[in-house]
Amino acid sequence: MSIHLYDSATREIRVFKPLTPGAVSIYLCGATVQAPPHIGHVRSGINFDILRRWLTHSGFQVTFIRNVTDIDDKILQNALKEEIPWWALALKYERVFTNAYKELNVLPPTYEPRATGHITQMIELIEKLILRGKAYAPGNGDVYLDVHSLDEYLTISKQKLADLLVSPDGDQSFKKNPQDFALWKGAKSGEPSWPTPWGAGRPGWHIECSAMAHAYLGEAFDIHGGGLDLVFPHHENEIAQSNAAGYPFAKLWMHNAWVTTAGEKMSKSLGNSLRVNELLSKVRGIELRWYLGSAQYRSMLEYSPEALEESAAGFRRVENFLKRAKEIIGQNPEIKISKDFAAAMDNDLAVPEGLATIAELVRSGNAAITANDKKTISENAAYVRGALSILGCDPFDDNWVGDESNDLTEIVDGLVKLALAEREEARIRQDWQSADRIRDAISAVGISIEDTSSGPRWTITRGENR
RNA sequence: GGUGGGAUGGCCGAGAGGCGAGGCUCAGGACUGCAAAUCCUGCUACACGGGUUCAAAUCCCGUUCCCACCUCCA
Repeated sequence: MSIHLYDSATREIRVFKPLTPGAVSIYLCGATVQAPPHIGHVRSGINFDILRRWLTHSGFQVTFIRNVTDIDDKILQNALKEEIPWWALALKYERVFTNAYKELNVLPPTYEPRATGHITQMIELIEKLILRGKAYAPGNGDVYLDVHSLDEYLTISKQKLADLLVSPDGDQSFKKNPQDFALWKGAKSGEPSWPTPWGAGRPGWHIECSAMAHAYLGEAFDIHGGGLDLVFPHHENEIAQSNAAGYPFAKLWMHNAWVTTAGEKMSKSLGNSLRVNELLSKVRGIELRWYLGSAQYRSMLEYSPEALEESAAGFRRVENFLKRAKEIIGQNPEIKISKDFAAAMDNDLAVPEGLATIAELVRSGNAAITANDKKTISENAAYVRGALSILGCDPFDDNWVGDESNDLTEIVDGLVKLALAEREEARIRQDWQSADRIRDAISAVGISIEDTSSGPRWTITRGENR
């Protein structure tokens, strides 16, 4: 059994073999911290978090780098709008992102480098590129990569240089060729800048990732990830810069698809993006994560409020089984990975197929609860919990347990039991009216009552819209 | 113009030549004082037109429609 992954570069699924046996190095293009995250951003984080958890489970030592881009055109623009310094804006949104990742149980990366902390590495890389005759500084403070000097270009988007539409930004007077792209941008007045051999300026968009991947993962590493929209130009240009410097760079490219609404990509410019915070007021973090992680990472995920609610309800069914299993076996279920789930994950992270195995375990597990078959209950619960732990949705994970305000649970339990005792008395009298009145009163505050063979059981429902 | 992705039952969503993924909804049943939860049964779909094959949702040819990238994007 071995992990198979789809490589965007070769466009085929291949057996994954790391450069160093037993270890995997991953670089994921993280956020440009210019605004709060929408669910598309965190889908990427979740997809690669699942990859990371699966690789770790499979016995690999994973080094996971996810950068923060904290200097860029939009950051400068938005800082002007918000009337705060650009660095304050960047840090503000970096914290919002960090918080969103935490609320969705996305593990912190091994290291999370910021672009502005690696100016030195970028300058070194650019100098190397100039020395090798792959880049040029025309004297206006900019430095461009000479794409015609490359042995190869556009290898993963499979486009031809001549077919590209020329960007309409006009400012091409210093370029040898319109397709050349900026490694470094000369400072305009009022903009932040760093001193360089070519004058004061700031980084181009792509150079940071080449520099940071090199700094933390070396000249070659296993997996480079990001959203599908980064294939061109961002990743092509990263490859161009790194290869031109003599680095083999990434061995495998993985790209997650988007979250769409009404068939259209969620994007800032369209204004149809859904903020993470917005949705966290509708469903719990664990439910949002379950939803965003439920589609295969290369499939578009079509968002609708109904789809989210349906998915959340589906998760609650799974969660409910685990909690009932815990009550019966008297402790948290073990964490085990079933063969079927493993086979699904090994197949390019086929989460939907994995979900089907969970559904079957929950169904037969519930039947086992009815039959009071403890062996099957604990076995199924262990496999379900194992699968959920890979998906980052294990309800017994410390990250989520805080959600439950556990310290209050016992107090509530005492109160609810008082009321239930009264209801039981009414039921013995066959005074259904009183019994139902008590049940209705309890459910009105967001606690639902189920009569089971072993007596009444209560759970917090939080109402429809939380 | 170039490069990709897609169209699957009421809905969501997998699969990728034969053996009905799965979920949700709905209908019926079991359990229940009634609910809720749970279980059981039912609902034979793959954009369109050709073709290949013993066999096609899956392969080939053609057509229609949708989305995206080539400017900032996860």
